Amino acid sequence: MTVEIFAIPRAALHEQAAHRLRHMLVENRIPPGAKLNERELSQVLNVSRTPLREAIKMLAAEGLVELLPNRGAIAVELTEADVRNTFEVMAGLEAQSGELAAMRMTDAELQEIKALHYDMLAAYTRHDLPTYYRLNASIHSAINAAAKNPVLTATYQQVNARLQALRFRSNQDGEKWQAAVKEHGQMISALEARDPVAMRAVLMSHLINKRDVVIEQLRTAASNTTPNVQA
Amino acid sequence: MTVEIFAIPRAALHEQAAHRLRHMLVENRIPPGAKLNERELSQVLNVSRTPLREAIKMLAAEGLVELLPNRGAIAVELTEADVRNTFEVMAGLEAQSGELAAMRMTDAELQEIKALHYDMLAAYTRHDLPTYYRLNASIHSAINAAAKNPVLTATYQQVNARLQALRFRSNQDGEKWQAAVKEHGQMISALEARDPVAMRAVLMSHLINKRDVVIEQLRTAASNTTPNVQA
DNA sequence: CCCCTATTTTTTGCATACAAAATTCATTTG
DNA sequence: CAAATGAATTTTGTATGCAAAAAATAGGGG
Repeated sequence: MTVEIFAIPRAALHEQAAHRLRHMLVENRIPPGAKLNERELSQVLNVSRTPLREAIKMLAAEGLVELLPNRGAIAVELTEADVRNTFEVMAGLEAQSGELAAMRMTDAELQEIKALHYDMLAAYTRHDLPTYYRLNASIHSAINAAAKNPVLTATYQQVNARLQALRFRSNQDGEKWQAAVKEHGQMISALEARDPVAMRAVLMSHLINKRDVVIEQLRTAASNTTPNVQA
Repeated sequence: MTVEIFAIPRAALHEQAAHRLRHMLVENRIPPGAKLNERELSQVLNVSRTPLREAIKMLAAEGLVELLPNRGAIAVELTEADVRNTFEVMAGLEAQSGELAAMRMTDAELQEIKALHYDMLAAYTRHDLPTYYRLNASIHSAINAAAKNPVLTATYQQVNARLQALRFRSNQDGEKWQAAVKEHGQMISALEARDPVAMRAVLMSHLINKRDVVIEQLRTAASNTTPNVQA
């Protein structure tokens, strides 16, 4: 009798490198616009330049990195227009996720989403921002999963990754935060009613508001860093 | 006075390789499931394995190729479920394109789309399938451009590329073809009325029908190639 | 003192070399 | 003869080497 030995198929080096690089970009360890020095990165990641370059090419196809001919790669730097456009696409993808989730989710999935929602309300009440963000992301991801479309999930995640680096600035003020929480309540209602149309509408406006918060903060951040003529 | 000399920056080898490989995959020159032999391909494309592998990694991130650990890459082979899911995402992206185009297109863009529509009607009337397909693609692409969102366009194209390989089988029958042409007429009406809601609705059902045509043909093709127990 | 140019240094892009894994093929054995 | 085993071959994955391009630096002239 032959026994299949799965000798811990440790990921290939280019996979590891891509994974870690992606993490560094999404977590802002490599800031937008920064050059990706191959020699430097290959030392940090403990791989040679060959698999590192393969990883960089993958991240370029994912839109996290920009390739400059004969000048290597830089972390993508989104203009305000880029952010608007990306949020617009995200809104469409989220709306569709919600729509499909309302139609396809199981009762168990609905209960889990509701549970996460209450956890999030707790974090909101405690003004625990990190926990709030984590639960918020979990809810959106649970809704996405309930849509039961792996292609949608993959597309969603790929586009969303480009916005993740902005997430850390989102230190939203009380009023906007309250509005976001209220919209989440409407989401739960729409899900309970299994109402796809309502879900689409709620998620659309939710994303539009999120976009406005981010854009506003981008602007104030820009006016702080850019020394304007304002003696 | 310094004059900028643009010394025809011929694309890097990995770019060329990616471009040509993408073409080969999309045009079915490399059929779904086929192995991508690196030595063989590097000879065909006249590049060494290093830039070729970088190109393959890009196509993997684009979803045109699947990476098998220690076993190289194969052209993606979509299951029926994959096709369904991909069309579902495409429907969402197309619907959004149409919606935004209805809101943002210029008069000139509308006129050009209408002109393409009449060209397509001519090709339909002549039963000129290749021309019909080309114009059909042009119309969808013009609508997408009129939405004025580069992120949406890029996402659309990336997802669409995965379905392109199926396109060649779509040898639709008369009735379905007629229905598709009718839907295109409704699109033009919705665009002229600049009615985003109507555009979304038309494009959604248009894509659903397209999906059904493709799935149906996938099934008949499968039952032809797979030797079933049907003496 | 700033700007322009020439030279050095660094960095990227590609090809090749080598090791490890998978595949193929031949051989043996029941 | 089929299945199993083991060696030869191919193929993938990674590292290294080298040439060309870009960036940095130094030098010189206006």
